Amino acid sequence: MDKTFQPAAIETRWYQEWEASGYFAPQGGENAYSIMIPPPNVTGSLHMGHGFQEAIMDALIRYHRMLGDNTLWQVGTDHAGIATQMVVERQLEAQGINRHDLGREKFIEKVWQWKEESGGTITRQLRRLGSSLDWSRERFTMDAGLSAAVQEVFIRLYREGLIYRGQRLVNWDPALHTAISDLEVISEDEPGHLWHFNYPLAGAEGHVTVATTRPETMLGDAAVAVHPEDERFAHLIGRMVQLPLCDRLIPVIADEYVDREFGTGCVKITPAHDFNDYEVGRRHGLPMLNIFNDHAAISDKAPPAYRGLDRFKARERVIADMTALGLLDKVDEHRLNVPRGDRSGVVIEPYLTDQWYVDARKLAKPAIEAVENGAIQFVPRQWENTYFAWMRDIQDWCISRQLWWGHRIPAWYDAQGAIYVGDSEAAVREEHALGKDVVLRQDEDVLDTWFSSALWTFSTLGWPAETEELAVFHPSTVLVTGFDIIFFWVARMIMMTLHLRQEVPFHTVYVHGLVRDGEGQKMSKSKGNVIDPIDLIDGIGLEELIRKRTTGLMQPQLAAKIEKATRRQFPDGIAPYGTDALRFTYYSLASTGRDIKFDLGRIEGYRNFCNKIWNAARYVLMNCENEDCGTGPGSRVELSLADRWISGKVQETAAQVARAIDNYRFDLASQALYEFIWNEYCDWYLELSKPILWDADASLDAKRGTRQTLIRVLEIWLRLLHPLMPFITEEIWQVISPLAGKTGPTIMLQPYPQAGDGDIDTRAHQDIEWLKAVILGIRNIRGEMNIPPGKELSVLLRNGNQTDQLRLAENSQYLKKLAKLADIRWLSQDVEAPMAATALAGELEILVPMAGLIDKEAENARLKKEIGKLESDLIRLQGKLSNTAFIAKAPVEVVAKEQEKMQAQQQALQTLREQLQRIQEI
RNA sequence: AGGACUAUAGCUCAGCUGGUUAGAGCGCUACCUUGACAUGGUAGAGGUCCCCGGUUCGAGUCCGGGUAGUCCUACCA
Repeated sequence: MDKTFQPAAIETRWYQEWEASGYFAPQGGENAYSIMIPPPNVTGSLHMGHGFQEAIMDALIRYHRMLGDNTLWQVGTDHAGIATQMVVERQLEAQGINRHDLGREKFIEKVWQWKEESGGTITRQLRRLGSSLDWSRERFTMDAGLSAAVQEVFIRLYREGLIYRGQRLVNWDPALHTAISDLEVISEDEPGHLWHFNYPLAGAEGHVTVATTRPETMLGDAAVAVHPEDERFAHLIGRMVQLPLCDRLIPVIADEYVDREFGTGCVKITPAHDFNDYEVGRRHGLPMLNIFNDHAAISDKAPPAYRGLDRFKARERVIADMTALGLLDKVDEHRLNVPRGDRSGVVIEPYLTDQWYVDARKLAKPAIEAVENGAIQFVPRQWENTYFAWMRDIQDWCISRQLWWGHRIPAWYDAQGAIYVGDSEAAVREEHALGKDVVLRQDEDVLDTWFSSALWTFSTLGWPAETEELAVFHPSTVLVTGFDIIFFWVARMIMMTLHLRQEVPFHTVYVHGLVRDGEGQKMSKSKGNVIDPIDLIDGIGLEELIRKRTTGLMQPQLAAKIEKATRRQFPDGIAPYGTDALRFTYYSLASTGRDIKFDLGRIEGYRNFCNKIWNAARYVLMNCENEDCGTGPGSRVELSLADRWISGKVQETAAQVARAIDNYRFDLASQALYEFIWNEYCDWYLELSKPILWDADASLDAKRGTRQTLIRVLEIWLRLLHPLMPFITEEIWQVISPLAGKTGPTIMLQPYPQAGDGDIDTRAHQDIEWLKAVILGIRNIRGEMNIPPGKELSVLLRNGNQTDQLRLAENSQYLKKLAKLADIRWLSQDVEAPMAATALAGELEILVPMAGLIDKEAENARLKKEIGKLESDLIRLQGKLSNTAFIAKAPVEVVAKEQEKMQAQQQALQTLREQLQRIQEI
């Protein structure tokens, strides 16, 4: 074994071995445990959020696999309609063509090509993380099977009246030329203006003044609205105004929607271009005048002067023309929320079109109940509120997209516009007995990507066929996901699955936080603060990192700033930390209900932890290889105090880890393992093994006992740790497991250690705590007195009870070795103590004689510090115990405990004071 | 506007159903190349638990009200 742990040397090798051996596939077992991976974009690449999420899922999967559950981690990718189509369109753009030049069929071919080309990236990266996904069942949302499921669902829901086609105002993306759902619109506060326009009254003097943030929409105005109880305008209701620039008359109407306080109290109503106005228009039977085309340029419905103008150009023109007419009253600065497409970034236009919708309200009801009655539980709980709030006010879901890449809608239209929904054109013709003379045209649109994602938990298992996999693995056990897709995905999965299968898609939803950078900023390409998890595993040079962060920017002018920040933050690039360290970092930060800031210091610490593990194993191997480890049958062993103690400790740790993982507290699991391995096993147990292994006088039974315990406990905690750190544990386990008498091809399929109380030796625990206290006392004196570490000391103990004396007799070997002592003896009470530095372990007094060693002033100061601490503590305790209310009302155990504490403190204080006095008398 | 979450050491975070001397890692200080490990060891410094009230014998922990930050949802043209 190398002196330092080299992750790169082992990770890929082990992953290939595991995969080739089929260990990731379900291994049978009574209890099924399944997780469906949130399918990443097939042409995407891994980011920190994936890394975090996969790490959590893999820990759960490996844990349950080792528990003997029939464990399936379903893998697959998503076709990601808009995102993928955009990438390919950009590629075409670089060649100076667009998708229409190619035509639909050729274009889709191109996209498939791109999928084949780049589709391996994300799956390769998932492998690098050690994710034990069942690759033999990999699925893609546009596979034949899944596509058939999508079509089946569409047809069923259509026939049940839960999918319908309708003309509504949708969120229109003028750059992508498609409708998008409410969820794909991001509204942000932006600076803008509020223009005040005067609309002249028809057939009379005077005017009404309306305020608008979007002057160009006035070309589509259908009315001016005032509040029905607004006295200022009551006399205008029912009258007509002259719509400037358009030569039309529009009515003044009364509607409660109007806020009297805002603007002028008069609102121009543009039913075809504003969601609120649309509702007002419907209430009042106003005409819906669509003044835009698909590109959001002015259409032929508007006056000729504006036709063909882009919406922003049209805005300038309208303002100029209104100003020229003297109808611009004033312009105010105004902040407003601007809706933008989450993909394209352009301003979204409310736009009147025919689209397909899912009647979400009906589907939502059982989905709400499933969470209310606990059939599905969110972890942490508070996300249920978010879910309820959205579900109880759910809007119909617009599922058609004017794209080419996706599941085409199985609907056909005849010349009259009648709709036929079915499996294929032939099926539709047959079903409706349509003659050859009837010309059918298939709907051009495809379905929202999330439509197929919503079926993910069961479509991947072979639905609509009732497969065995469905029977065994559905509902899945837990969904691991980020809160950002609760609405997009989680809610829709629940609705669809309940409706189509009358069962929940999963029992638990574990919602994790967002991974942010060290400053708490969201990681994004445009901010240039993205860290690629693979770069943390393999390392990356500074120049390469800068290149990655500054190429392909939407705003190239940011490159210099990004470069500067990167140079400052990573002056030496990023060191290679390995997968296990990265994963452990994720776990350590994965407490519930908060985002995580990714701190490089942390991963470095866990890289060191890997090295610690590595070297602990080296030590064990060094002492056990080719030695009698007492694993043979009938082998005689004698277990030392330390052996018995560490055997109990590892059991306690097993219990803690199991409880933590069962509660999705990976931070607590990782912490328990870290503390046990480093602070107990390495710091104490390995040190305590040395006096026995290196003692020529120690019995063979004792040596066997210690070797057996060294190897046995190591083997146990490797298994405990394996779900979190798969690679290093496998590498070491392969070498040491034979010494522990274990057989098996891989640690992956070994049983997960179960805590058993039988192994916990309370007496040994107390003895070791005593031992630690004495050693710490001596080390403290050594450290504070600046006694050279190499200097062997003679130490005296006194003032303890019989147990202390017994413990001294039993443990002097340990004490000598660990505290570097020449000698340690009991000093009887009647003998005058030499001048010495003193420490306390409970009542036991530890004396380090001063002769030639101890600086009087230093000891003076040290004692005073200790006394000061005790005194302030005592004051607090005395105050508490002299409070009659406390004595009367607190539980007796608490009072007794405090009293005991006070007595101990008083005794300690007295001892130290005496000691101080003697020091000062010298 | 409504809602959620967060506030604990210089930094990143634990602290479970109220009772410890409030913890860990990183960083910092001093000493140490001792035969697993300098990606190490030993010792140490460092906290008004955001503020104000309340409940309680007792509050970092529970309740109310603030302040600051993050986010979500819905939005006034």
